[in-house]
Amino acid sequence: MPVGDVTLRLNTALFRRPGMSADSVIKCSDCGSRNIERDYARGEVLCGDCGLIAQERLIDPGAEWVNTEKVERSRVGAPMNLLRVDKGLSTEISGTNRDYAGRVINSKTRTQMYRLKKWNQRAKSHGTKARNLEKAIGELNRLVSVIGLPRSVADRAIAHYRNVLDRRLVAGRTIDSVVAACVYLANQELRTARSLDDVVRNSPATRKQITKAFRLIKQRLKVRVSVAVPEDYLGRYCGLLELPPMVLAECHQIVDRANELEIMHGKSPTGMAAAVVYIASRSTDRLRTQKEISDVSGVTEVTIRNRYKEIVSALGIDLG
DNA sequence: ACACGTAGAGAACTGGT
DNA sequence: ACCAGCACTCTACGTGT
Repeated sequence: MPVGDVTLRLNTALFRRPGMSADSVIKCSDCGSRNIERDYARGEVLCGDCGLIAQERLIDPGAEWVNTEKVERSRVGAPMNLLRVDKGLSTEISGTNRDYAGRVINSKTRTQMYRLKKWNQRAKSHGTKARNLEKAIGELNRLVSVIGLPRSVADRAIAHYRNVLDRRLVAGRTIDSVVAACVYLANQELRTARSLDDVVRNSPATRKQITKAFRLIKQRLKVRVSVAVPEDYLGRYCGLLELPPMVLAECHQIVDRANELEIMHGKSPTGMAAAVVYIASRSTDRLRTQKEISDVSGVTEVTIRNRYKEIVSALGIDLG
């Protein structure tokens, strides 16, 4: 029996479970909205109102147009997922002794299944490269999730990691540090406003390891990222502090004026952004304390104080 | 509880060797 | 690769409102 045949049958038989259908999610578990969207390209079911991702690795019930052979135009699995070693396209064989409908599988079939599972596993993680990638992707998924970065950043980061692995740049460095560097790089490229501190805090690798790997990867992969500016962080900080759009607008005005006077050269963009949010929150009577802003930004109160004093005196702002 | 100011420590960058 | 010098940010205080 050709291997492709086995894959097809196992996929269609073992993935399905009793009562499961593509339309099983009809209400958002978070906000209760019925405005549910299905994004088959990304394999996600998400709420059209609050954006909550309700289900990942959605199986597309539509025709499988990639498979253009006349034999069978049906779906053969979940959409591609770069976050998995095999890009999500391989077969997983369950270890239980029951089939999709809960019926007990007879011993002969079970023995056959066991052998298939064993070979499937061996075929999946062959070689040190695949094992390295497997470990890296696990860590990458964890890191991206604790930092709260979107899927797009994870996709980008893993693409970088595969590249780095292909160029044999991981050798001599810890997987964790290279993963952290890739995540940080993707974050910078996509301007998702996480500071190096956010990455360092949540990675098992040391700051030194991460920055070293980061510089190397950026250079070798020839990735060009523009330097972080305070504007990148304003939206995120205001959002976390539940400040209305008018405060954000005020922040941007202050930053624009400060940029004109060039008073922030050499200062950290996060410190600047945190200070600007503080000033804007005060001037618009939506006060957030230095402590609150420090907590969401990771910038200390002292730095917020120093920056905000500088900005206020340079721009002649009167906070009363 | 919050804001403010200060001192010393530490991390990061730069330029020199 | 190491070092010194530098500007910046941090921790840990005490003080003021």
